[in-house]
Amino acid sequence: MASTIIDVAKKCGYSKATVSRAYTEPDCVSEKAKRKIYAAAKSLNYTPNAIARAMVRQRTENIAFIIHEKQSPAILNPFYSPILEAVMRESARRNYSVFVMTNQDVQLPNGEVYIKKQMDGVIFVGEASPEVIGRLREQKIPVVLLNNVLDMEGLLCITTSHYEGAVSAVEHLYERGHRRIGLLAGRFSPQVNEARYQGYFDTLARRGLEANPRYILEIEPTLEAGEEAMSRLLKLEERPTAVFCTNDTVAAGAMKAVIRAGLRIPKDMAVVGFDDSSVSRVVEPELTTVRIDMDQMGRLAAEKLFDLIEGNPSAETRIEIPTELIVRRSS
Amino acid sequence: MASTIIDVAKKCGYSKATVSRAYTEPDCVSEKAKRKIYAAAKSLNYTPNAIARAMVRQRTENIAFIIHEKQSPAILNPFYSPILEAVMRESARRNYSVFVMTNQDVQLPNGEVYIKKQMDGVIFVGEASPEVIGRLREQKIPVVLLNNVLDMEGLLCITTSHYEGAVSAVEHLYERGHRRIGLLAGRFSPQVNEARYQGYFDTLARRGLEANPRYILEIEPTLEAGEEAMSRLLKLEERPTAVFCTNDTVAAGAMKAVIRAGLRIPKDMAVVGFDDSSVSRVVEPELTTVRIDMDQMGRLAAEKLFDLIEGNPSAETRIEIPTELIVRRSS
DNA sequence: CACCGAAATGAGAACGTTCTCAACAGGAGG
DNA sequence: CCTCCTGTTGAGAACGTTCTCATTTCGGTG
Repeated sequence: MASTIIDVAKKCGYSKATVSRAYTEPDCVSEKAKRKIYAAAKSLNYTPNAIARAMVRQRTENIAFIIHEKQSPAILNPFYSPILEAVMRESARRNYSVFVMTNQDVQLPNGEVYIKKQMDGVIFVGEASPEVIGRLREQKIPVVLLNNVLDMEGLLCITTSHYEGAVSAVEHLYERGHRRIGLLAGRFSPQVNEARYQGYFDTLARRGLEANPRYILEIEPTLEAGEEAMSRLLKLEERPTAVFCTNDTVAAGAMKAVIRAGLRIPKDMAVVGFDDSSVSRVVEPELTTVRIDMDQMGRLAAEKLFDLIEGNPSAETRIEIPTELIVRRSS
Repeated sequence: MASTIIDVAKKCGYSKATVSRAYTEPDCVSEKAKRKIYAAAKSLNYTPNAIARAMVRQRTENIAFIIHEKQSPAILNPFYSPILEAVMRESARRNYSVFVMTNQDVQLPNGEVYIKKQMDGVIFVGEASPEVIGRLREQKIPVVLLNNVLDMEGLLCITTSHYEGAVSAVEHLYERGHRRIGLLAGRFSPQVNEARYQGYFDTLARRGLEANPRYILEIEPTLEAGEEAMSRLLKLEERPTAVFCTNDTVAAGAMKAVIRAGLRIPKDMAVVGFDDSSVSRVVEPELTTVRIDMDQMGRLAAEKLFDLIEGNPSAETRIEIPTELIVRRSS
């Protein structure tokens, strides 16, 4: 029912080629023609059909933002939202649209890879299957991996300095005089876990402190798990005086346990988080945390993806965005 | 470069029509043919081209989820995330993909409406321009409006019972013995504001309480604004003993001000929020709030939209999802 | 006024599917 | 053995653009 370029062409007396040009390369069309064409288009309520355009151009100007389903209870947790937001902003600037998908949208129940839609590029964030990525790249679809590292020829991975971030957090606690420092480690991807874990360990070691295995709990990265873990720490006969949590949500849960136990933060227990997600400012006292610049991550991922789409492969295959310790009142 | 249906047809010796059928209506193709076709497809790495399919079918199996840019500082705030999640889940079930967009993606800087992409349907959430909706519907694209009401012929609007929710919140505070009840009203769309506002007023009136204008503050719906507003309330010589906040984020901000002032929640100041967003469980004590079933909202919006797309218009034009008061420890 | 080059326009193939319609194969029934 | 019906298959148009190449128009120059 919608009017097509041919209707417009008929109405204004030009050929469809010229009408097409009026939209895609207006400089090559005379003023007179443009006036007539736009007028005709307006009266016919014409909008160029993106599908037909994509068909011939072999380019949809769509990208996909793919999150792994198991990433978190809520698909769009406070961590990924700002990243998606940055990706959307950057995409809008470049006239791209973005699909938000789960790994499931790209993988059949039987495990087979199946890419439903044509897209010019894909950003995976967090966990991602090498098989899916491989399949995508076989089809010459550019891929950028965010917040994760996979060893694939020429695959651009953007991460943050998890290790250095953890070091700065623990160092900070040490400097504030803490000697019994716990670790609530959320379960993320192996890379992330190991790096943050190692940062904690190395810092203790460098400061001549012994890591107390009873102070170290590996848990799901949820509010509830953080709360539960902290209550366990609080029950120890010699409890830690500070904990480093590997994300803000866990830290918020930990704070709740402390407050419920009638203890003071940071006097009785200092808490440091990781991410600087929106959660860190919701809690009272506000959370000291290791800031990840999610806006930059998202923007960079989008930029690099667009470069790839436009055929400008970047030489670099790893980008590590520095973290920054944000000291607030919880420590 | 990617292989097409013709390559597969050549390789397996069947016509492209039969190959096409093997994917779209497998029941009409013999077992032998299917075996050969799938084998050929696999060896050629063939995937049906969604663009070409959309071209002839006049159907993309894409929908758009459009949020107004000014809705909040973060595009994907804790309120909209669960809704989007539900929409995505429902879409996946029906084999649709979802674009996440801003109003800007659909509106030129000069205010003109411009729908970049072909989509089978659109869900607007929150603020939405009647002009854009009108334009979409002119083009026979089904639209569902979420969390807002617009008076347009046959437009399906899904909202929650803001009024009843507000009543239940204030009623609850009254029953707990509060007589000086403040209102921190975030600025949302007129409908929402008015309904929640009115619920507050009517309840006070019904209970024979006088609304004290000094207890009523209209503010931006942000954490900071909530905090700032509460500190103002705390400075009053006769301060309220409870506040009803028209969203959880504002409530969280208010709680922070209370705690900072060294007062106790709920003993010195009870706080009730609205939404039951993720924030309500992050704060300590956990927030009493009016629950909106966002999962149901999202699911319903998607379901109704798919019905419309499939040509089954629903008779109803307004759906109001009931709220539920969730009593936690902040009141 | 003829000529030239540049700018503007037009004709028509191509993009990769689906779908309609027709043709064909093969088995059942007379 | 012929006819009819059903289940499979194939040919080719159609979907709405863009893009290449050829043609026309036009303004300026000698």
